[in-house]
Amino acid sequence: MLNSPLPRDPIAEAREQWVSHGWASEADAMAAITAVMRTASIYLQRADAILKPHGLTFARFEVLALLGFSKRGSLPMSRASELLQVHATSLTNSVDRLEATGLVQRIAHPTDGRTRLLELNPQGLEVLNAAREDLNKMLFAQSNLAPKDATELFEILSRFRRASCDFL
Amino acid sequence: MLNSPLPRDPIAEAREQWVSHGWASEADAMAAITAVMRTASIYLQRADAILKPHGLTFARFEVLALLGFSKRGSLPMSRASELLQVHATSLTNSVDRLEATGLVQRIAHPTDGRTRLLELNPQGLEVLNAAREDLNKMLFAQSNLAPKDATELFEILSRFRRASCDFL
DNA sequence: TCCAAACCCTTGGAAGTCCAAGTATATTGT
DNA sequence: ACAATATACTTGGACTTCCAAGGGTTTGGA
Repeated sequence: MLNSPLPRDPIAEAREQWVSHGWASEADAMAAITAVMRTASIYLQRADAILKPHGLTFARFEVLALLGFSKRGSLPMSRASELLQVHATSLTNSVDRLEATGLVQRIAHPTDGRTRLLELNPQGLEVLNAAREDLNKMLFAQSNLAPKDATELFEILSRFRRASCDFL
Repeated sequence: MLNSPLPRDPIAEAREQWVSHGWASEADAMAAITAVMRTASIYLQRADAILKPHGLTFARFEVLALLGFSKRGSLPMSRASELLQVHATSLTNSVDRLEATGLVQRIAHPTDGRTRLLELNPQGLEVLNAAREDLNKMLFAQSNLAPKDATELFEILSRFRRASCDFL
């Protein structure tokens, strides 16, 4: 999608339409929510572009990053999907690909036959470190968010997520 | 994905990991960006659930809403994909489905053989009105955002989108 | 004029998301 | 002890997104 910037913010325009059609009380939330979706899509595209040379997507990067932080070095899939807050099937999908490229391993749980433990392979750790460095340099350090905005944004969304029972 | 709320915000946890591993200067942006993605996914799920009884998804709703606002009642696909800020192929996909259910029509452009005009059918207008009412009542009016937060959120994301050349 | 470049849209493919349903294993209650 | 229930993961399907590549149409420069 080639970005020749639009002369006018289409979300601001939609907001005005909302107001002029009599839904003024919902207009701000509509605009905020639509902007959140658009912003997520921009960041996701940028992240995926940065990760592509590493053979990763953002979804798979998140799995590696989570495993990299786990004390034991392994994590049940159920726990991982809970922490990443994605459906179990999405994780199955990601892990299938990570396993196919040898970055991750599914191993049996010692006592519970239902559970699969995820383990980072040495190669997975290398890819994770390289990918994270790129992501830090090229995405997070250049987020186009003023430091104050980044903080405020996180706080607003934390209030939202708590209100939505995303966490206690 | 059954939401038994987590005892602790996993994004806040990731942020701490970032700090303790020496990436403190990127930690706030990482947390903000991750929170944006998570929030978008929550809203998208809620929107799709609300729209499902209307036979719509959020992507298709946005197409209908855009057409409902256009003065002439018709819009070139290129213009629509520009305003919705999605790739042309995504719009083709949405319009295929909207056309298959009779909500929308592709008609030939009078003077430019390349261009297809999108037109809302009477049935599409009905579905749009009903769906928008539900979305206003069940999503936007219950966004879990304090009015001040909604405004501030939109402003922060507008600054970001402008800085990212999303619009002028 | 006319051929190359630009433009509009579609097709095919890879990837992600979710849900519903199925399989296998554990746990629980009688 | 055993049947019913719950949990963990996978499979298949629907949907979205993007990209790369192709087919038609229009425009513009030599």
